[in-house]
Amino acid sequence: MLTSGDSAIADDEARSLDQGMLLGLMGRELRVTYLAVFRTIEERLDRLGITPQQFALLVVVERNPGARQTLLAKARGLDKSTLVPMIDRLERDGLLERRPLANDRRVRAIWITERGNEVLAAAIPVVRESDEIVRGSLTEAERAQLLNLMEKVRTGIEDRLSSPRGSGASA
Amino acid sequence: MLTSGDSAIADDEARSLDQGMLLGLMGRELRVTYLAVFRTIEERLDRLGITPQQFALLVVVERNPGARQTLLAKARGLDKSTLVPMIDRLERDGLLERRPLANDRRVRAIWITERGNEVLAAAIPVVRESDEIVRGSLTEAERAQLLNLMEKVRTGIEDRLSSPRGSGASA
DNA sequence: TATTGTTATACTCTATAACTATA
DNA sequence: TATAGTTATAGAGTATAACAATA
Repeated sequence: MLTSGDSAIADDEARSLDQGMLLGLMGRELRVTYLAVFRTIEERLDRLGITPQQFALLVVVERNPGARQTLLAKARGLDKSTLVPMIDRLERDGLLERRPLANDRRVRAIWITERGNEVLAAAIPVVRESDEIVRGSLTEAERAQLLNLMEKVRTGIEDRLSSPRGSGASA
Repeated sequence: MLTSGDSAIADDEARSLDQGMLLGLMGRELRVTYLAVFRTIEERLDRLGITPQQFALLVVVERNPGARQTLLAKARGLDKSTLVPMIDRLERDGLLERRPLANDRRVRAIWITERGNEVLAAAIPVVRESDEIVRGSLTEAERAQLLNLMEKVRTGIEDRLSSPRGSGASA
């Protein structure tokens, strides 16, 4: 989880510490905002027994039935070995299942189960609702602009670094 | 680190997977953007032998000489126990030091060392430069707007959830 | 030879709970 | 009793390298 500390010290006292040049840095603001947003989603999804990452995987599997693990890993920006315990867990919980492929016996195609679909159906409105909360104090125009600016930032990074190795920034 | 997978599968093939309702979600966009930004900073700071989190701590310590660990933990949004190994490491590397406090012998005041100041002095331009890259394709107005919108998002979350426990979202 | 999925392993980041030495 | 810092421990989350089965 992502809770925060003790109670002996007043938060105000801690906030009174000088943050120096940290304030206004894009990286810092993005991180703080990202963490705040993720906490709200995490908390709500937790009641359904899944994490944001598991939710994202369920979505992708549902939209791409029978995909191979390696492909799913790529799509999620993870190493193939990282996906193994993730799918183990979801399979144990009965939300996903591995099925052998007739043509290629190395492959384990991933399918969402009925139970997985139920959880997903319950989770989607929760995620949408969380997104509403996140966008709570933004107008529709501001929301579009925020998305647009973040997209620009990412494009800018890609261009400037034009990664020699093809490592995409999925998530 | 935050690298990404194998090479057997074309990135395009993976990108061709349907991401469903994930696209356009604030949480997802924030995460992807945050990760992209952090990777660029991480990579550059790595050459100086420090992580972004260590850099942030150095900044705060430098600006608040002799602060207690518990206070620093709060300021960084971490548990006091989390800060211990972090400071251990920085102390071992000779960038910070713990000094006893005359009045209260429980306290270990944290100070930046000369070496720490040197590393910090080298790191600050690196961080600023990374920030330039991040803001590369934004105009000054867009940059201000992005910061403003993220601030609004955080305020919105705080308001809507108006945390009963005082858990600030530092970082 | 190359690819798929798995294992074994390790490292980072974070927290909670219990402890110590003080206050 | 309460606080400052520490330890012991645990759990995510992630990766790399080596491996078996299969292509």
